[in-house]
Amino acid sequence: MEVMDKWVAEFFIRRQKNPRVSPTNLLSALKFSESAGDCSNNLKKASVLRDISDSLIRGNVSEGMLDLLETLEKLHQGSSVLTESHRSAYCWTAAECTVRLMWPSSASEGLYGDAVERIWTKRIGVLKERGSGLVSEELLKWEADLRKAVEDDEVYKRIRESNVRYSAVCFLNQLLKEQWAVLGSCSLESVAQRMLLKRRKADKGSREGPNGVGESTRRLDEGEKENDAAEQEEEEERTMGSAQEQGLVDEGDEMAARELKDYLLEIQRQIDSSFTRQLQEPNNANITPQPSRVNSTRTSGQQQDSASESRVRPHLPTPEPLNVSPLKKKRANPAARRIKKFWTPEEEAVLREGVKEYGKSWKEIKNANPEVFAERTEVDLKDKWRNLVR
DNA sequence: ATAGGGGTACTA
DNA sequence: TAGTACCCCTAT
Repeated sequence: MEVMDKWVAEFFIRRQKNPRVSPTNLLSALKFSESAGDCSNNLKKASVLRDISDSLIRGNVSEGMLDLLETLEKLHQGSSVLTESHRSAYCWTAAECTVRLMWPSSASEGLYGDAVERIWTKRIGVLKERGSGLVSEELLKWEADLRKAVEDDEVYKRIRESNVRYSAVCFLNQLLKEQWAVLGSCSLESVAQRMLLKRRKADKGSREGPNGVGESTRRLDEGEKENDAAEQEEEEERTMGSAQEQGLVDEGDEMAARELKDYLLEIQRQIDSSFTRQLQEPNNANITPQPSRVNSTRTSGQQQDSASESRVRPHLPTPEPLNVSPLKKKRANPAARRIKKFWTPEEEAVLREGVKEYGKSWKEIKNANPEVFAERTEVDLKDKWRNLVR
């Protein structure tokens, strides 16, 4: 049944607009065995792509992105050549991670020197050692320029003015587009398409003239072309719904279809319930299975029934609420005040940089630097800026 | 989500 | 008492 788990996991990871499902968490919760080669690899690729995409949506182009790009490269090893967009995305993201720290007017102040060390000497040094394909000419050129900027204030100022971030984002988007296309249909979708094919055959054999066949063909073509994740889901529903209504597919497929649909509903319920249930005690590592089920053969609790079709349900960890405000995190009783904490020079610097980049969008600035501003609210940023400009 | 008024703690 | 830095509340 692990194959089924993988299909569903893949489906969820591919599906957009589901921020509660973090690919990394989902995969670690499901604990797949490493054995099942190709399937696992695609699953991992999909999960890395989702992570990149999520990061991008949140406007977060940081060193974590470099980790993801390196992971993606490793997943490709042996199977295919690195694409140009992958190399460029890595190169410009690395540049952006360095250039974003050019907030002081000269290289000798601030964190720039550290960043060059950390990213270009250590991180990219490792890449060079293992002969990574990510080390492109473009990358080496950037390295030379950024190193020159440590010494030469003219070069520093020139680079400081350029909009590296924009290029990085463009290349990352390009990479995503290409990689999703290469991955093709997800397994669930392929199954749905196969079922459509079968039904079309059945249609042809049992009833109707060329009209019905033409209709089915058109719908199949749609399914093949559209790769948008939302569409995939609709395709799923339609296929399974009609498979049940018409009873035209053979029994095995029908059972599989029910199974899949059940499974999806189950996971969706778990996700929904963990969304609404945040006030409960924090030590519930496992989610209690929901009692209501269509076919109520299951007992509640950890043990599953022993029937032949029993399967292991995934136990998703309760997601950490995103971005808990320090206001709420720190104090349980609303009477107390937060402890006064002075701003560090780093926080100040990152704030200046943030305002330069985003303007007075305090929330965006905070989201772009979640670690630095972990203890600050958007309002804090606003207040601090008020102080700084006074 | 953000801007602005105002409170608290501290310093000189 | 005034000035500063940080924090909180509330109207828009």
